[in-house]
Amino acid sequence: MRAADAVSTTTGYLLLKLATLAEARMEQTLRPFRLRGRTLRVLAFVDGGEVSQRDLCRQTGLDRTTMVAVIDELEAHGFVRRDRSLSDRRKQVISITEAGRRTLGEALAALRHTEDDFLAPLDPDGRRQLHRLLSALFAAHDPRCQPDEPPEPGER
Amino acid sequence: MRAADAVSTTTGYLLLKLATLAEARMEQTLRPFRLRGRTLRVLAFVDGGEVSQRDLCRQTGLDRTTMVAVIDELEAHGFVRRDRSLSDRRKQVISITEAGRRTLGEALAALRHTEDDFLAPLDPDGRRQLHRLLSALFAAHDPRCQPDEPPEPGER
DNA sequence: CACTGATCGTCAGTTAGGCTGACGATCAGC
DNA sequence: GCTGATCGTCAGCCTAACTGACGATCAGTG
Repeated sequence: MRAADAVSTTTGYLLLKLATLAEARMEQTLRPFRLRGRTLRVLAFVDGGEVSQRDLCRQTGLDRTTMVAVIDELEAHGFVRRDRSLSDRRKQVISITEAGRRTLGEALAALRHTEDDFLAPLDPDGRRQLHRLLSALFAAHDPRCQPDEPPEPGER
Repeated sequence: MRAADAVSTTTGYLLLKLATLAEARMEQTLRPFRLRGRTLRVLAFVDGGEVSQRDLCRQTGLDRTTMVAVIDELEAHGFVRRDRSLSDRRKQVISITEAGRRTLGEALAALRHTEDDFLAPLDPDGRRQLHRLLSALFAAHDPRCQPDEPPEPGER
């Protein structure tokens, strides 16, 4: 077996390539809605209720300065509103607008359709299997539910 | 179900996140070998025999100017050699060096180890299933074996 | 009350990645 | 010998993302 094939048939490489392909389709699907992967994701979190930008950073893992740009973009399209918090005037209260909620719903529906399309080559059972396996693997690697050993006293 | 969860539990999102995690580990594994994902991949193709940079572009899908940088990097570390082709003096003949071949072998072995580690949360059967499903999905979406409809006469 | 340290959002500046366009050198066909 | 195409190279641009600094604000202290 050639070395090039040894790389190309790796599970990790397949994962990477498929993710790239899927991402491109997702971005393409979102374009008509004036959304991108990250902005949709943030918008979905805003839909949960009023939050500060800092909250969104913690929830999405995005950088604080990147979040400024994402909110700017969402605000420019009228999907969210920025208001100073009354209780803590350092914070911005981000809330979803009616247009934002509607667009979010439509975008999610379109995204589901695109994903179905992308997974169509697999039979329904295969799709379930894939989702199950990816979920299990993700849960095992997700830093938020890392089964980290009890912190040692001398550790920093 | 909250909109945020509707996004996070998507197969496409899981794919993307897992690919990101896997890629980070791969890059980390390759660092001691002075290789990166792309450079390793190119090196693997060079190992197949003497090729021109253009050939490598076609095989890997990288841009021609990006390839210059990749070869530069590989050459700087002594993994490949650049020679003018005798039959076509426009072309550079890229050939792997002894150090390149040795490093490639070691890096591939390390990569296999990292991947096993990454997939460890799944049982052996689950790992096989995952690889099978990803392979099938990739084959269906790979542009190189696209089952494109016969080109219509009036099409451009 | 003033003072100190921390937090939040913002912006400027830097870095890295990749691409476009142009170039010289070379080839193939006429 | 011309003409058009190909190969590798480089300069320049664009995007994404992060670092560091900043003003505004808060909480806690004396």
